[in-house]
Amino acid sequence: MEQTFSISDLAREFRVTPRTIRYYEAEGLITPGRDGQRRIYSGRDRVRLALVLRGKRLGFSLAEAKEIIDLYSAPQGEAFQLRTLVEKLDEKRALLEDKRRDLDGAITNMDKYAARCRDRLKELENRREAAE
Amino acid sequence: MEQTFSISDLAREFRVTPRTIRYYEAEGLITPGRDGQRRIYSGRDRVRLALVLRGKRLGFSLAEAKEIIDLYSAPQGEAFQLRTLVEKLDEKRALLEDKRRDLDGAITNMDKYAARCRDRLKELENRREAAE
DNA sequence: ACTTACGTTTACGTTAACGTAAACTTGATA
DNA sequence: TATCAAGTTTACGTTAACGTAAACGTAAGT
Repeated sequence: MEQTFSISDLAREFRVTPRTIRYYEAEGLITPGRDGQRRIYSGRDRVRLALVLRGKRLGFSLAEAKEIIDLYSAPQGEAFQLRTLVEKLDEKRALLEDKRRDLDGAITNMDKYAARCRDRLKELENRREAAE
Repeated sequence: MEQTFSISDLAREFRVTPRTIRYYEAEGLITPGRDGQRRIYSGRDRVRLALVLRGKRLGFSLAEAKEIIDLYSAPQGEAFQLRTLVEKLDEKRALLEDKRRDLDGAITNMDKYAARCRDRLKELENRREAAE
């Protein structure tokens, strides 16, 4: 049997509230099973939740995150389905590349600036030594 | 003289509305000059706007973006100021690293999945050939 | 039998980040 | 001089993504 999780298990692990997880379900991002009226989360559900939260950290809306994540559970029966799936994957992949360009730019920017600051700081400290 | 821009110049260039730019000003992210009551944006203002928008694309809130961007115009007069500036830069840099880890994970994930899809598609196409 | 912990649904409240409309100013142009 | 086009302020509206509170169910321990 595969491992299952309660809503507070996942809430604890991912540091979100149960409300958040239920909200994601209402938005169609996760679809846990039920034991009576209680939600039961499978390993797959847990992975999807992790993907949603990573998407959010990267600046995607829930709707965008859903579009991407749903590709991972798209049907792959016929060749036609597979072809359109691969197309959509390329499209989303391009979005991620754009983000990587942005991110690398931001990091490079900051590194150069920080380097200049450190240089300037060293110079100031050298002057202080020289003044002793 | 340095080049200046009107609000609609920047709105066009960055594909946002003037409302958005004014909102960023109200939130303290940009502080353009004035000619009478009209706003006049300098090259520096333009750069700040670009930084804000990049921050947003990377999933930062306006408040977070401001915290980062303000470091680039922090005072660097005394050694103490420079030391705390370098500290804060390191801190923000770590945030960007975290995001890069997330992003690289997402891309790697997707690439592996896309590769499997392409393999499966080729196999289907080979079978079709064999059936001719 | 009672409390405690954990879960549920329903529904209204909140915040960030703008959108939108109204009423006004101002410089350029026909 | 009238009428644009582009700008302004003020203020209310909207949407996503939850927070929060109420009222309730249920299984486990005491």
